Amino acid sequence: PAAFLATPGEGPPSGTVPGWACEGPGASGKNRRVCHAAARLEMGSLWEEFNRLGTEMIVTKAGRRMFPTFQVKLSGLDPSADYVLLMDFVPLDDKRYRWGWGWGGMGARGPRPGGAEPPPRPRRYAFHSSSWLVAGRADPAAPGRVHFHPDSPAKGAQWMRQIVSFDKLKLTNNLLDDNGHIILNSMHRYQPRFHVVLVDPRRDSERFAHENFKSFSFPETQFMAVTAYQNHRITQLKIASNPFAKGFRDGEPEP
Amino acid sequence: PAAFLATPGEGPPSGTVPGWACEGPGASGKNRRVCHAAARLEMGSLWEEFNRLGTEMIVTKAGRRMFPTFQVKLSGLDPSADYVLLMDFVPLDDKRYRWGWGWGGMGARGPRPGGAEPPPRPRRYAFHSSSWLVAGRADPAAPGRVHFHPDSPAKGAQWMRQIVSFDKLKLTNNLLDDNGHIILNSMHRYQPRFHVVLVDPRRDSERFAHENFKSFSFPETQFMAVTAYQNHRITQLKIASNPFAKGFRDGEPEP
DNA sequence: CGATTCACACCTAGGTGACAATCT
DNA sequence: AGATTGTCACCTAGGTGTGAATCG
Repeated sequence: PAAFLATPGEGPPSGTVPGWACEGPGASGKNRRVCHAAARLEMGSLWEEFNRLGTEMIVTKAGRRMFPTFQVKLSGLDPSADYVLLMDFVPLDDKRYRWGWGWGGMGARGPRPGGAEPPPRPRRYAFHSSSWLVAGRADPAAPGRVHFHPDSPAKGAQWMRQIVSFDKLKLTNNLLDDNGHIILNSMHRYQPRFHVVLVDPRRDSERFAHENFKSFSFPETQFMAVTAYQNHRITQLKIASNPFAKGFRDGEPEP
Repeated sequence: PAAFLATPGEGPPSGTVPGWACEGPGASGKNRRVCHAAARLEMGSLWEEFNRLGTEMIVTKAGRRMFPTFQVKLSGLDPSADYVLLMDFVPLDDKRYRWGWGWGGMGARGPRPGGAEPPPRPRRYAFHSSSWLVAGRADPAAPGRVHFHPDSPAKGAQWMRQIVSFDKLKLTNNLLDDNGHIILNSMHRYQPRFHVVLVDPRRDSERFAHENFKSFSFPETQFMAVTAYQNHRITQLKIASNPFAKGFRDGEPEP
């Protein structure tokens, strides 16, 4: 799909709003069966907690799931129409990064602009002052794959019935992957993107393709692809919040 | 669906046979997109091995999977048409059974006709001479539920691509079950039945419902529903062939 | 007394980060 | 030296029959 980004969290609130004309930014020229579509990101506070530290996602040759899992609650679909749900991943910039020492003061969140090397720092400060640094221009873009939700296609009523979870989606750094996984470049930043596509029963529906889908990007889900965790705080938060990593927890404060 | 039983293993062999007229027993009056459908039972030799001993399937309150799992290889579908696949279970008679001593000579397979009590036997013969005896008329029939294959609906091409497995299907004896499981009466005999239903895009498609499906019954998959295994040979064969029961195996002769 | 239920040990199947080894 | 790979112990999640307890 073309790179149209709807404004997440904006637009009509949850639930269909009868009589609404599909106008305003991102809605014009859309089929009436998709223009009212709304998506609410689940586990938003967890995503934000990761995002404050600078989310990292592991990529492996065999494919690794995301954590947190990308899941949304949908509303505003036509209950009796067929939809395909899918995800893709957009490079956030054309840079390559590395984890290392910096001048401090900026925190771990955004990457520091510019690419000059910082001076070495006393060892005792190394941990807290480490951050993501630009290491050059991006590597050649990986094959731009998409991941279809395995329940696709399905009726709007079915998609809205419960939370839609993309827990089968896996990330890989293997450019020759033939398992259908999403291929990403390690040490590059990405923005997950979610698409609702109306299955158009009309003949020549290709000619209406541009108006038959609606896309959602949630900034708090952006991440750095890595082959091994760099920020130790990210590791600790993953261990604390991912049930499959329970084996690495120390004391258990509260359920 | 109505109780039409196709002859399993008969009809056109694997693969679509272009130009075939849909005639002969079980094919007349059927839509041309279903009349060529053929289903081959997978793991046939395992099913037959169980059937020779008298297959038993456990039913529990929470729901129990079948073993062997009912799986088929489909052919003869229209690759571009939509189909729904489903299963139901037909009582094989209107009798209730119990496991106990018999006169011997008949083997463990079929239930003994008549209901008179056999005389007691020496203890050392009890095991080999036990068999299923009629214990009276059937209990009131359980709610007649069906199990839709979770991938339904899907294109004929998708269904024919690989083996279709009903491993999510569960059997229960709880008449008030609200998990959508198949409800069966314990100590009653059943015949699993498999249905291929064409999704008819025509309006008023209900009026064509009788010609839009084709059904398959494989006699070697019939079984007795039980809450605990009665025939010790069945228990041993389950343990020997079900990977999840590996913990109960003694010596491992061969892979 | 036969039929059913339940907690349990023991599996399959697969998702974690740690860590040592290896690659570039 | 930094990035990547592969193996591993340790989890989650859930499918087995067992055998004691309970039901009717």
